[in-house]
Amino acid sequence: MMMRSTQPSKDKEKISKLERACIEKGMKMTEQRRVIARVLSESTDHPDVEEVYHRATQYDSGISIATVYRTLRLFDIANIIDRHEFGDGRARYEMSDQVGHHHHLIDMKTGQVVEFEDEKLEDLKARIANDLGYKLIGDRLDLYGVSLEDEDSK
Amino acid sequence: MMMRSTQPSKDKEKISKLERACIEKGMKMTEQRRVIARVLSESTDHPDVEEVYHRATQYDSGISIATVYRTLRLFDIANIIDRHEFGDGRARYEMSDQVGHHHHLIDMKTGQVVEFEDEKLEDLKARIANDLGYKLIGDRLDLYGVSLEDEDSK
DNA sequence: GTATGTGCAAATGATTTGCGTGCTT
DNA sequence: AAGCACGCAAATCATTTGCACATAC
Repeated sequence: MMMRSTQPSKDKEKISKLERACIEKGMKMTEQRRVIARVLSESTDHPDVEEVYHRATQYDSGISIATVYRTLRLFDIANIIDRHEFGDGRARYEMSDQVGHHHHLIDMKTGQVVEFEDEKLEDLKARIANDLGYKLIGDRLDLYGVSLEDEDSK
Repeated sequence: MMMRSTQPSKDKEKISKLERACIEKGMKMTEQRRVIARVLSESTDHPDVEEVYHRATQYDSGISIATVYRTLRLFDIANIIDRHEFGDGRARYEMSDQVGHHHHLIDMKTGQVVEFEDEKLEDLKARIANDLGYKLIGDRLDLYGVSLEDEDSK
């Protein structure tokens, strides 16, 4: 099981979205960075470091987990990926939104993560920050909930 | 610098809000738990474990940091305090809201934390969760911003 | 060629836990 | 009296880093 390609899927040779972003930022592109960029570009979930390492291993079996840590931090600082902490101790990553801005709802029973986007919410956050005398630069919002079905059946 | 009493401040002997909450939950009350409960009841900021430990030390110099960790976790699970992670590696704590629900805006230049509450925001979060098929149980929202003054002067 | 990245293993830093003893109910 | 809670120090877990070698530009 390894189906996480969003794109037409035989682009083994194509430059991934994230690799392109790296190049635009002028990063020195190593094989390892290319692989990690590809892994994240192809992921539609929120893998933790260990999982990114595991997936990267399939393209480059010699890659070190230290490099994965270093590269994820680099990408995070460069703002091309987002780091999350959903409550379990480790950090999880995903490619940054190309457009718009999404948040997460975590199913408290299953741990499943649902993504959502809401323009009213974006406006409201900016307005709140502004009212407090701040320009909103970043934010994090995680909702935790239980499925209405589960709830009903109780 | 050690000014964190919100109440009339000579209630050394009074039962703190959090101690009362503990009692209501049927917890076994030890001197250490009483002290930690008092420290958090008197705090108006978001101390990390080390700081709670430091403040607790002034009431009970023999308290162990392991106990502080254990007690904070206990209180967190019992829902009488809230745990936060504002980006620096360590967890920060504060007494849970008695009424309403507030969030935080972190000043990216100074690290200062501003609290705010917004009813529209509460409604919107609940509505979003509901639209996704979930009942909202909990949530975390942190805004990161820079002061409009600092911004202007650039 | 030179600065920078990588692998490995050891170091860190926050938090947790096993154990023997002490305190709360 | 019996069961937790505590203090202490050792253990864990995720993440970082020093060092010698390899690689991108």
